[in-house]
Amino acid sequence: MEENAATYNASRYERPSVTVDVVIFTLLNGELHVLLVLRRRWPYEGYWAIPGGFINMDESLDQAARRELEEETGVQDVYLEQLYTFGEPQRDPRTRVISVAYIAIVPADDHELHVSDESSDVRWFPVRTRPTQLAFDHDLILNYALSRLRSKLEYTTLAFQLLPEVFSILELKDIYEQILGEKLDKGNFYRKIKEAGILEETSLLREGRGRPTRLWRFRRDRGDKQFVFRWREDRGSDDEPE
Amino acid sequence: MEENAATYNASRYERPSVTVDVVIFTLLNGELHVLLVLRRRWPYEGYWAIPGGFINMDESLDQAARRELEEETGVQDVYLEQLYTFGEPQRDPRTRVISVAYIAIVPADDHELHVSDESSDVRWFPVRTRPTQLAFDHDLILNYALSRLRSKLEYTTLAFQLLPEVFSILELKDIYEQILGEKLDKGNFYRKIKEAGILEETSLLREGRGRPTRLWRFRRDRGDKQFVFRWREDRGSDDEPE
DNA sequence: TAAATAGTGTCTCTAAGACATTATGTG
DNA sequence: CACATAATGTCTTAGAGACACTATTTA
Repeated sequence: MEENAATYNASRYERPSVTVDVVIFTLLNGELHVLLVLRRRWPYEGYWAIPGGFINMDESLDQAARRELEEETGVQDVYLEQLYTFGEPQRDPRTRVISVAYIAIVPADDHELHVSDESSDVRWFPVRTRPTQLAFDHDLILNYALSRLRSKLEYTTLAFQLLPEVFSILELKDIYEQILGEKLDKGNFYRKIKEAGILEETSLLREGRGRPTRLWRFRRDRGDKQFVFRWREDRGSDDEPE
Repeated sequence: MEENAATYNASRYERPSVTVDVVIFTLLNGELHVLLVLRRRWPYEGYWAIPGGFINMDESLDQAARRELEEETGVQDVYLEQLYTFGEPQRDPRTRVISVAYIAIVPADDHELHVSDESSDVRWFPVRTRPTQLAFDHDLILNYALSRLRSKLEYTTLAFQLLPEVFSILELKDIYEQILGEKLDKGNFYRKIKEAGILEETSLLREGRGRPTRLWRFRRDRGDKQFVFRWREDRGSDDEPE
């Protein structure tokens, strides 16, 4: 059978719904947090879920993810990357739903503006003490997002996305320790980060109880993916969820 | 408005079509090849394309990819991994189509069985001399698949998927050179691969013009992702297409 | 001056790369 | 033996990790 634009029948195949879900991370009080929303309707009423929604027919996946991100947090122009697409037939009881999951990283100094905290149905949770029974397959998605976040930390400058404009080298080290879940040597960390040449010294100091800390700025002109913090033998499950 | 399974209206949102496209690689005559199909219908009639098709409502994405793979090549149980999901609104002139792309690696010794060559509308192309104007956004997908393949080669045992059951160490080195696009030192390659402990010696030798070659087998029990061939400073564009 | 925190220096050891050498087959 | 290809050995050097040390502030 010959077809062209005029004769093509677009509704020949049954179609799934497609959503975009965005796992949004930020740093609060030096701790990694994730944004979750409380579902008010069937299905999974009363469960926390990763924010997301159906795509519009005229927007790209990235655009849909940015739209969701801005709806939830008000932020624009932050790190955003496609994570994985989840499509088990029974993952949503309403109908066949395929979810394209994204990761977003919101800088530490932006967060106050966007989202109310305690009483709202949208909330930042510390990753370490987050609710475990999320709606749908969102536990799987969140765990995968975390594993990807850890993995990418080691060969990208992703960690800088979590920090405010200026920061100390030991704050940066804290982030690496938090996300990698292990202690790093102070001296070696200083050495590596300086050798990499991706930091720019500022004239700022921050006072504290001991010796004041020099503050630094991330040199965005050096590109975003050139810095390799450490290579690991065991990359864990970077490429498949679960 | 309250909802439950009975009252939920599944057709409230307009839905895109979802396809699964599978970039299938193999090794022929020691060279990396990719499988393409010739389109016989509008749109892009007469263009080569990555094999794929619409998903069924009752199968997962992985199942759909395996179904496509088997339809095209007859192989089962090969390496298969989700690559990325492409969803630009205008990427398909028929209707809104979102494509979940996969990579598959077919072992070198299987290929004769599956696909006819010259005269068919399905064909293995050497990656180096493949057609460049593919249908839809398939050039983008294929380039991204190649970049992912190269990148994963360095920290997984992916390369072994391309080889037959038994092989020589220098054949393995050839694959690395092919895909990485650079020469590797023979001695260092021997050293690394032996230290990794992922090969098992067989009693087989293959005769040639010079000294016969020892043949080896891949030790699958050692896990699939533990071997790191080399870490590179420049990971290129591993996480975003283009 | 003691305590607290920031930042530097140095030693060792592993592993990557370059390259030389030996091994084992054929005509 | 000459040639071809396979496989191993060795030397050097860069970099990671461990850890000791110095610097600059406050109480």
